Amino acid sequence: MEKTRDNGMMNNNMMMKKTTQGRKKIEIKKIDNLSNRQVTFSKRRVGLFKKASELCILTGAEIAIIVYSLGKRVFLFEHPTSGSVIGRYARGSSMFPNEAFHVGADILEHKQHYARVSKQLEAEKQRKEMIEDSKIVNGVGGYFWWDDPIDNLGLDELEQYMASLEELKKKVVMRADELMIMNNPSSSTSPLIDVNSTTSITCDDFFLNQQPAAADQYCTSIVPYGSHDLTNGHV
Amino acid sequence: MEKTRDNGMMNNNMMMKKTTQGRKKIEIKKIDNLSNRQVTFSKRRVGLFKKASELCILTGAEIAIIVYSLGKRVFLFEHPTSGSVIGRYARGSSMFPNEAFHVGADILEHKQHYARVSKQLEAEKQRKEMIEDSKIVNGVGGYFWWDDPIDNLGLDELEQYMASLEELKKKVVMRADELMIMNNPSSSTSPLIDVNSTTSITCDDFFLNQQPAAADQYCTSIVPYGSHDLTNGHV
DNA sequence: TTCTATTAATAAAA
DNA sequence: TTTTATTAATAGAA
Repeated sequence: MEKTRDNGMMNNNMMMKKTTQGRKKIEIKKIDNLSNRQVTFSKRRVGLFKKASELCILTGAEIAIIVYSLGKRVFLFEHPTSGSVIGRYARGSSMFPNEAFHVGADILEHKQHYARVSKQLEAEKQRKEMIEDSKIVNGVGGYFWWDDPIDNLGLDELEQYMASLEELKKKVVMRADELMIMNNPSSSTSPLIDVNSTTSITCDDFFLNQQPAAADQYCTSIVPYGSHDLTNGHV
Repeated sequence: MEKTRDNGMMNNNMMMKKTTQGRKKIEIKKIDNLSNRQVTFSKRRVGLFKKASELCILTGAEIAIIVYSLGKRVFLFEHPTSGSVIGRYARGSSMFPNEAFHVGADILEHKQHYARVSKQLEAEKQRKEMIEDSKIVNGVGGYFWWDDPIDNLGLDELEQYMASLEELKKKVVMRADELMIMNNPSSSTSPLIDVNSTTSITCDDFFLNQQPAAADQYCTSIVPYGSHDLTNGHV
């Protein structure tokens, strides 16, 4: 249970130098050293996604994972396919958190349109990005949206909800106005909608060489808010 | 590399019976046997959440995981605290998938209200639904709401969105009417709002005995549609 | 669930 | 990143 390098004639490192002393047990608590923390994050994030991928394939489960590394970069995992897991309940009921069930097909249609547009935008982003697991050029935030479910509504709530919608609508109008104003034609793209600022990375390749079946899983890494790489360009 | 039980005088199992032959390598492909699949799901799901928990603690990352087991039960993992990870960009940027950054605090307020309301609606659905991995009884599914991010809204989109809101409002009204009708006072609780139909399991205990620090992570298991255990009561 | 024998994930170091 | 030496996760069986 204790095996240290020591087989007689091997005390010098003239050949077969023990390159590492192997894995060591660690306590599960925040890693102080920034560098180590980053390395660990990278390794374990990949491990996590791989596990998720396997779970999906092995059991047919559908999984979505969002990881915010130190509040900076966002890593996404989805299975099956992009926005599907998710897509099923997300796109299917997106836009309006839990209204999918209530609202009809037409609303759904809108959602689908929305989803479509989203994808294009995404592709666009990927297109223009320089997929480096690190650098952020100049971004805006909140690329990912998601809301957790677990809950209930009654008639009264519906009324409240309706009122909220009214409110929301006003906000939207106001917001639109703001955009109108801020959207100065001096820049080629709307400053608020500059897709170029998003870094998006598909990471199928993480598993391709290991579990071919895992190929259809989808994971992305995007940079949410801001753009400065405070963490050394990696996590 | 091949070690089968066989040390001379140990062919009978009169004592020291090898209880297991240990782990065996498996191919990452869907497990055919339902039972095994369920067991594997249970074990690996816990493993996945534990990994996530560790990653959070070790590196300060924020993670949210949604797992749909065979389309039936939903398992949620969040760190830190419920709806926080998430809460940050979800609640924070909800309603308008990627507009969090753009909209102000007041909108946020609305979102929060919305989130609350949403939860209730969802439970309602769970109440009334009887879902099958692929079967849709009536309507659209989507208990959980979440939308993937990678996206942006422009002025045009805002307009569309606004129009949608108008639509939605109508739907809500209609829905309210339906509820009004269906909500027959014959049952003690509103049949549509019975929270008891929701199975909710916090699973802090999954880690408490292993990584005390992991205790603050939050994971839940809920039964989305209906509550019948079609899968043998476990997954 | 629980118990091992093994395989898989990884902490350190390079 | 890549390489080990170890620790951690788990497939199978009970």
